[in-house]
Amino acid sequence: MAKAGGKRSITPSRSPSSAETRAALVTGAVAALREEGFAGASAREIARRAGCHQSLIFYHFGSVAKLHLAALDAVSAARHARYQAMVDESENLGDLARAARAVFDEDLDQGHVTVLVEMIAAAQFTPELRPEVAARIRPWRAFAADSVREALAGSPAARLLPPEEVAHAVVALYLGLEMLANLEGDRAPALALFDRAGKVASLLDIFTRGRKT
Amino acid sequence: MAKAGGKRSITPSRSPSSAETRAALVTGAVAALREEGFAGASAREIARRAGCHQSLIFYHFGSVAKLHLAALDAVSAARHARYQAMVDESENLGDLARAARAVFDEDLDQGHVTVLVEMIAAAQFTPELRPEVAARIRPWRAFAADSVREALAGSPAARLLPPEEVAHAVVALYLGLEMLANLEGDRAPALALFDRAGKVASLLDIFTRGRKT
DNA sequence: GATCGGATTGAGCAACTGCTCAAAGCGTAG
DNA sequence: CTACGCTTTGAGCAGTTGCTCAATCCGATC
Repeated sequence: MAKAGGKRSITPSRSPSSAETRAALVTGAVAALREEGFAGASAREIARRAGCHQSLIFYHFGSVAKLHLAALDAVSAARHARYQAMVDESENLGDLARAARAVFDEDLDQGHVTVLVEMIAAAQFTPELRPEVAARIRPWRAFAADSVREALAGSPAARLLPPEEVAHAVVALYLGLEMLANLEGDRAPALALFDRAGKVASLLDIFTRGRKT
Repeated sequence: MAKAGGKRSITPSRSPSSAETRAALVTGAVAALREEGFAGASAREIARRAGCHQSLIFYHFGSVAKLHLAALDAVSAARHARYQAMVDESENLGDLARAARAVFDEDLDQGHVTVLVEMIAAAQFTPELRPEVAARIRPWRAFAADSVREALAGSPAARLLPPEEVAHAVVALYLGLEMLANLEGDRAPALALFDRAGKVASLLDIFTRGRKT
């Protein structure tokens, strides 16, 4: 995209299609992880989706594992913006629950959480992958904790429910719900749960009204 | 084990070591799934752990996938007894939460839930495996629903929390917590959550006291 | 036009996979 | 002791995997 006319003696500039190839490979990796799972996201499969030769994966990323991590980063970045907006636009717990339901629906449609789950499941038994994946999941817990802390501020439930603990539960629940929904091919139970959470949240909002925002 | 002296003309009796070999293979499959994950639970790896030739897997089970399912069944059966006892011995929600914490600890130690998670994650992208695994997870949801229904009987929270929805959340949460605990190599956040649930449950027990048992 | 260097390709290797099949082992019935 | 049949084995096949490496392409520099 951006054609930077850089230094000429050493690496005179990025060759034209380098960045584009990298991007195509990451996109292909995300698609492969989402549609074929970790086991199906092989170098050749990713390259096929990216429309290039599989050797490029090792040239640009060094190994398929590193490309997998890059795909995880890409998905994380893409979803972070969406989650942040969801939290920012919610003025009370009821809003948040309703927004979360919509976002969960999106995540299931686009298979983004599937990429997370596949990478987490695979990382358990891949020693050199586990710390990398763990480091990429941890920020989600921190983000959730911040969101919960903000959302619960002034609520009578705040004392009984520490944000860190709730956040941990929320992340675990989100992953688990996604697994069950994909396994059964039925997201209705999960959506019903979000609706239920909305009702409980609205109840809490009544007690909280006037304290915040 | 049981030497049945059956019909002699056709399949005169089960040959001595047939049942034992099957059992050894199932045990090996469970161990392989737990310690090496789904990707590592190959025919040769399972056979190595069972101390026999890999061809026996195909002779006795027809395919590795069917052995994987048999391993899933074995784990399910083994845990069902434990969960049932946990529910039976709990007289109120506080008891149940405390028992659940202990059982979660056991599950993590013995890696039983890991087998579940691995099979679920793999089944997502293995068309012929998905319905089989789904059919084996569904009973857990039903069991959880029954337990929640019984535990919540007479509680003021019962109206706000339908057993089926709570059960779905509990199963999803259990799977998610196990994934996060294994990923981080730290079960403390999950255990803290069980403790928190115990406190909330004891609070509910106060309102319920005298209505049940 | 010649040269240079990063980007790209094709071919191939060693290891692994699920699975098949003919041959062998071996306890039991006759 | 022989013969039968379930059980077990060894060898092997076709396919896939991650990855390497020499050879090429191609745009930018001289």
